[in-house]
Amino acid sequence: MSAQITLTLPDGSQRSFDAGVTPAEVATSIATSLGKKAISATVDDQHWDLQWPINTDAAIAINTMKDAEPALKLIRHDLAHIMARAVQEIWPDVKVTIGPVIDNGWYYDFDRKEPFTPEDLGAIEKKMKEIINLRDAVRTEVWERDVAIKYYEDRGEPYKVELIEAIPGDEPLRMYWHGDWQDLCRGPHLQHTGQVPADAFKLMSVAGAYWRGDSDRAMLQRIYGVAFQNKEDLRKYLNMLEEAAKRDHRKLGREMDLFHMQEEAPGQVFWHPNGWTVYTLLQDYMRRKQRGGGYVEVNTPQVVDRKLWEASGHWDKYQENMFIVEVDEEHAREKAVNALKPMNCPCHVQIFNQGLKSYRDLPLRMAEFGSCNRYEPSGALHGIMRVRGFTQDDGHIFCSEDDITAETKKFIDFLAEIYADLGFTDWTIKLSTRPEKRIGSDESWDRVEAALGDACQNAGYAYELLEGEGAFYGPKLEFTLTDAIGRNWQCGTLQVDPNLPERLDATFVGSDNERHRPVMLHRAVLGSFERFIGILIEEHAGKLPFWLAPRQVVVAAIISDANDYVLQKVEELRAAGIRAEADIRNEKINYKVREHSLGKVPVILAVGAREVEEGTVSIRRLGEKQTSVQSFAETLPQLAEDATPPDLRS
RNA sequence: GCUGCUGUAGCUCAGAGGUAGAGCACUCCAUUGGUAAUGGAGAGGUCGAGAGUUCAAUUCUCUCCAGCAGCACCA
Repeated sequence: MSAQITLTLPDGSQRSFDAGVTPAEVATSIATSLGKKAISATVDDQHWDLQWPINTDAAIAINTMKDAEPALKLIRHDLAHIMARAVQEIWPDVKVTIGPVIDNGWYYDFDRKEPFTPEDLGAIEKKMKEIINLRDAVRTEVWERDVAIKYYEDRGEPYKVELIEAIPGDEPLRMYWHGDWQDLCRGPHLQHTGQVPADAFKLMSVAGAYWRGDSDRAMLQRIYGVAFQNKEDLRKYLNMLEEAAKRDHRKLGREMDLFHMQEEAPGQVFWHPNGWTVYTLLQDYMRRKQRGGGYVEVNTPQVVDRKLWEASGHWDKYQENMFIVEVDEEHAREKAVNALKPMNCPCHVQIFNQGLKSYRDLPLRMAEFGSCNRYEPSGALHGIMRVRGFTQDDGHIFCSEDDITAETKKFIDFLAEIYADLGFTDWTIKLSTRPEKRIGSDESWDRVEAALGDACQNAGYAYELLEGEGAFYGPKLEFTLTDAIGRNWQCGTLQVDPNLPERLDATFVGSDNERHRPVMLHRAVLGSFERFIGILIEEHAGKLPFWLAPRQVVVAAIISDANDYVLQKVEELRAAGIRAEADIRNEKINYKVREHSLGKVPVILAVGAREVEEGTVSIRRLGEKQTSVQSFAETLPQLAEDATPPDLRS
């Protein structure tokens, strides 16, 4: 007689079963209909396949499609398998690799000589729907390693063999079948393919991806798909993507006449008057904040001799990302090899090293709006978010190791205030810890990592841990913001660096009258003006806060008899510090309103015969349909108030 | 850098082995119009760059450059 186990259901009731009972059997024992509707179980908080036996007492909940989280996970995961099966049914010689669930969907990596075309995607999608309609049962078994390896070797699936070899020896290998199609997989999966909604998924794109994420290995073809519980959710998602495309900073940058880029200067920005207005406003704001935050501002050279880069270690570790500047042999009076600075830190140490510093000078917070050039890989460039020429709101805090926590907390608060001023509430902190290749003792890493973690907690912010992602010289905090389609961008950062002061021999005299080595905190709030403005545009869909809008007000004449009044009001607005323009073109007001609305001008003041007569303006704010008429004398101070940067408001 | 796709007027795009087209924008003319496109006319292109095939290339082939998506990179 087999042993009995007790399972506790979500309502608290307990039932006794033979050990080895499966959730499928449990579900059917509760109700036949539940047995059919079941998709998986949650057993002691673990996501559990309906076919996996349960051998010990446990809490169990049967999941159905009403349980969104497991449902989505299973739908997407089963679709990954169904897609791989479809691909191999159409092209039997394609090799399969891995296919995980990701946000909104899944991907699967294939090895195939010929590229998948958009038409192929259509064919695969069609085949997938056929497979779903077959309602093939999903079956699972645990296999012995050597059997599994032999199986895949015989089938000519080298990637699967490699995957199995990488799985720790004591871990059971699980196989899944969707119909006759087999894949190595941890599971869990659905009961049968028919449980996948056939109308709520879509194959999105094909792209290259390295096997095991290693650029030295084979380039595979990755097909991305998205899937939801129903057609409506899919439609909403696709709609959201369309809306997001309208917020793309590259598109808005052109439409709002902010900047452009061109072939002759890849990865570098031509700022137009409108864009440069935003840039300088942001810089002015940051300059005020930094002064208030206890920073001194400096400026350092662009072109610096390789000797300094050799000393700092950049020549060794970063050279392939640097623009090297060599003067033509014939014209050179001296044989100097220079590089455009990719970072400001070595130059800041040079300033620190001028004159003897005392512990009384620390912490010394040195800031620079530092123009940097980095030869970024061509494939990494992206609008103004990832560029080769950019300006950081850089800063270096020279302090002692004991100051790290306090300085970090101070910095996080500083950054949070600025992000809030600029309209960001949704940002995350990531703490990257010691990588495999590193310098410094483990004790030192322990201390410094703890200092950063403590600082986050003291400041009241949760952080995500990125183990092993730190710089070789020290751990770092990354502050990331999200673009229109959900891609994360690192903007702010704080990195602890005991290495550079060592290499460039920075010292200060302590209270003990001995020389000591300062620690350097590299830090940036915006990261770079370029990236941050890109994010700012996407976050606000181009409708920048009034104080940052390049053109704040357009005064538009409805009839040409109002032109003089318009010009006069524009003068008065400008005198009050408001960026105002007149529109006295020979066009209808409809035309003007449309054009300036598309140009994201926050306020349009329309003026016709009545307004001239009464000394009023008709105000229309961006995004609002209705207008209101009020006296210009009242309007001006209101607009002036709105135009005040957040840090200067009373 | 890698894989795939793309590059035609300022913008968005159509087109075909026989040296190019639309809409918007631009210029001019008419229109003075009340809150998201007034009408008409005109001008505007080495079809990303270079080479090859061809009687003929913007179209086909190759190389390069740039952009897009993803991967890798982002000390």
